[in-house]
Amino acid sequence: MNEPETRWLSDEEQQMWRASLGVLNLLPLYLERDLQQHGLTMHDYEILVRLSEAPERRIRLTELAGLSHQSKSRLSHQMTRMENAGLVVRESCDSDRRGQWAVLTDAGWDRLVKAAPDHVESVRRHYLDLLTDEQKRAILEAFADVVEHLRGVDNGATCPSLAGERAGARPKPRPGTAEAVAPR
Amino acid sequence: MNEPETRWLSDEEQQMWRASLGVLNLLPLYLERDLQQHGLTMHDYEILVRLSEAPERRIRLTELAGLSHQSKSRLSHQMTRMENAGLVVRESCDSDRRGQWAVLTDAGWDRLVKAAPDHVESVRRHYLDLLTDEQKRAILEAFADVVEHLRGVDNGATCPSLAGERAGARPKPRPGTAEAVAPR
DNA sequence: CAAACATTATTGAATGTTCAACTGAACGAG
DNA sequence: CTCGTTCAGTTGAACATTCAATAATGTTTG
Repeated sequence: MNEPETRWLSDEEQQMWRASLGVLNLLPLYLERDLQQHGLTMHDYEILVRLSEAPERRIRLTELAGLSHQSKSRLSHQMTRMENAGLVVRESCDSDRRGQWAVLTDAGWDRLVKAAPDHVESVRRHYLDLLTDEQKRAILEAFADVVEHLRGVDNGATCPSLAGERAGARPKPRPGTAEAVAPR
Repeated sequence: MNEPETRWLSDEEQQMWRASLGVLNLLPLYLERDLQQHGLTMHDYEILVRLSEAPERRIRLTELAGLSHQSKSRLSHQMTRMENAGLVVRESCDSDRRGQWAVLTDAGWDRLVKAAPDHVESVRRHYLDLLTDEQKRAILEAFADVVEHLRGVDNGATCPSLAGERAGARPKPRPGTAEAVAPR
């Protein structure tokens, strides 16, 4: 049982990984900054979008945590802040008395509608419009696989902090509904 | 002067942007988790790598902040933590008495050497090895441009918190030196 | 030279995130 | 029915990050 030799990165891989790290680090920074003018963070925005797409504009907290890639704890704190800001409310769930709904308020909807055009513009300016169609296609294919992989990791419950965030028994959010940027 | 109509995202762009968001959100989570076994965060790791590549294993704080995409304030706090952990030390700079060097300690070097194989493996498993050569090439080209764009934003000093992080007068870190993953 | 300005780095308070412990409700086996 | 387990969500403390203010040195300019 020899230690397997480390497969170090080739020069190209190095460059490619560094560029990825750059995007990972910098892109959220600028999107975040552009959203500030609407008093929203990226997390706020994502939650507003998800709720805006959901039937009756409400989603159970655990599902929402999964959809928006957050831990349940973080979402809980975040809901408190957003509730204080009047963007959402919590409503307790009839069918499962442990459960809570996150519900989008009218004020939350309005805020999202106001912010969306600027945010889309921001995403275009800092990201989408910099790419050729071919690059976009390649990235879509590549990242779809990566995300699928990442969602699949940890089915052995290796990581407590992530255990709650897995796709789990989610009823598969009606394909085609995804918007992530625009309200509707 | 009409408001320009918002250019909403096409279906393909939506998918592609959501996949990107997924990677943006999830990938750091798992890399971070895999690094925990060495008692390091991604930020720690990046700083160790940069220092390990630098002549005399030392970099001025402002330059290091730029290299590792952090604000000076954050780096300052971080240096304090890493100094307490014995991974780096600060040394004051002779030629500019405002300045400080961040210097890699032997312990810091050792820690990096121990962590590197696992981290590389982690980057491969969760990212690089999931991509075809063509995808890697496309992403490298695409993201190189995006990073260049992002580094260029804000030359109008629009954003105080980022002003210090721009490339600035950096002496261009000897091309080919970049490693980001392996120590040397 | 001195005044004004720019740059390097640090600090503390406010804010956000993570982690582990906890409550209360649902579920399943005996 | 009830015991033990799992699940949904919350909480508070520890920790990290951001923001604005500050100190100290360097640079420019009249």
